[in-house]
This record gives sequence, structure tokens and C-alpha cells, in this order.
Amino acid sequence: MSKKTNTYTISELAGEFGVTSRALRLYEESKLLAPEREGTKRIYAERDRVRLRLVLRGKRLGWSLAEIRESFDLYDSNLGEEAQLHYLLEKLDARRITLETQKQDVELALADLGHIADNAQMVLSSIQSGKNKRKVG
Amino acid sequence: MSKKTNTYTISELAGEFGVTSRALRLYEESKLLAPEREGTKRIYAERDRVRLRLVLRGKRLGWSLAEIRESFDLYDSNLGEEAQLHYLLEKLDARRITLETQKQDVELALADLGHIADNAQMVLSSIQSGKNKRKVG
DNA sequence: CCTTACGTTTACGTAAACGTCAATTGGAAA
DNA sequence: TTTCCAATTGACGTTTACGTAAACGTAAGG
Repeated sequence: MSKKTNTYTISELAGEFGVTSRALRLYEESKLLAPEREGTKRIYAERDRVRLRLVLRGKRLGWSLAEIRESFDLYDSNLGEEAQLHYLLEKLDARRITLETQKQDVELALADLGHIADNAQMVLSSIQSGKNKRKVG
Repeated sequence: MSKKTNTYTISELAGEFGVTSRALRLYEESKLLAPEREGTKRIYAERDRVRLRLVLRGKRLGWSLAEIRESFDLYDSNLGEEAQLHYLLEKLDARRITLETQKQDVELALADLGHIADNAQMVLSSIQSGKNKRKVG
């Protein structure tokens, strides 16, 4: 049994993920994707879909393409020498810290949003009960 | 008893938050800050520090200055009419959804980081136990 | 009075992340 | 073969978020 080796054209992949072909070419130029070529045409495989998913997640986290590239490099990091391992672990920890911060920031933002929404809901309720004054009271 | 009304010059505030004066002027031009003036000079008060903190939090979340501005507008939103309240609640919900997504993205990224780190740690341990082969075994 | 430090506005420069347009090209369909 | 569409490679335009001078005002200190 062979692996499923579905392939996609640039516009198929772009359409599926809601990005433009231009973006996919840029990501390739930025070393984030590396589709095969069939002649001159780009052929994307599952591997590229996985990468693209990670790219878009990185974007949602506010990362630059360079930072996304870095995260790929961390993943594909050469684990040969001890010094490199320590270096890698430092890098990972730095990322972890900014992610933890970001997590807190998200929580705080959600809390703020909640307060505003609660307040708005209260005002709305009072308006609506006002409307029903004759009916209810 | 009066409130503490500490004030700050542009470079003081910039220094404290690790941004440049240029950035603070830009934020003002983008309607994110509104310091008083003493003649021609900007005088920042606590209120501005609070706003700046929010600005920087927004930046860490990957928001554009326009989006940050929008979030301020949500906060200062006019809660007069019912229609506006519904509009506000919709906007809030939209933001909430993207924040929830972002929260998941952070979790996923942290998990990925963890796996890489675990792997690196294992490799590192095996290297170090190798070094101690004669000593230990 | 002169210098120094800090502040101001105005204006142009720049890197990132695409959008957009033009000129081709390579297959697939008619 | 012709026709046509999708894809390709430039090349230039655009927005955002500042950086970087230039030219000037102002208050303090020597």
C-alpha cells in the first residue's frame, strides 16, 4: 500500500487556504514552501500543505515570514553536536517565553472584551425592560 | 486628597516602555495617545501610560495600529441606542472569536515547541551518558 | 552670550508583505 | 493547428510602522 500522494496546483492550494497564488510564490521565495516542479509548474504535495498550515498559524500569531522560517529551522535543526543542542534549547525557551506572554495577553484581552460585553448587555437589558414598561409593570 | 497626577516627558515615557519618541508621536498621530501640551511640549499623564500599555499589548498580539484604535473605540463606544449596542456586541464577538483562535494557536505552538525540546533533551542526555560511559558503566 | 540638551514639525527613506499588471509559455481542448 | 486557459517570471505599486535627518524653538547652566 502506498501513501496517498495527492498533489495540487498553485491555485487549488491557494483557493483551499484562502490565500492568493502570489502569496504562495512569496512564501516559496521566503523558503517556507518548496513545491516540486513539473516542467515549470509548481506541484504541491501534502508536505507543502502541512507547511502552509504552519505558516498561516504563524501569521495568526503575528509572526513575520522570517520568524516563521526560523521556527521551521528549529524544527529541522541539526541535533549533531552538544553545543548546537544547547543553542537550540535556548532558542526554544526564548520562544516559549514570548508565547507565554502572548497567552497572558490573550487572556487579558478576552477579559477586557468580556467586561465591555457585560456592560453593554446590562445597558441593553435596561433599554428593553424600559420598552416593556407598560406591558410588564 | 487629590489623585497623583504624575507627568512625563516624551523621552521619559519612551525610555520607561522601551520605545522611541518617534513611536509615541506616531501613536498620537494614529489617535492612540492624546497627551496634554505645555506650550509646544507633550506632557503625558497616567492616562497615557495606561493607553500605551494597551497599545503595546495589542502589538504583542500582532494587531495593527488601526486595530488597536478600533479596540479603543469599542471601549469608548457610545451606548446610547439599541442598534449601536447590537453592533457593538457583534464586533466584540468577532474579536472574541479571533482571540479564541489565537489562544488555540498559542497552545499548539507551545506544544510543538515542547516536543522539539523533549526530543533535543533526549538526544542531549544520550550524548552525555555516552561521555560518561567509562565512568559510569 | 554661548553651548548643550531636549523638544518640535516636516519630509523623505525603508523593510515587510503582499497586490497588480504585463509579457510569455506550456498544455489541453476544439 | 489554432485557440485558450492556467501558470510563470519580472517589475512596479501600496500600505504599515516606524527610522532618520534637517531645521528650528526653548530653557538651563557656565
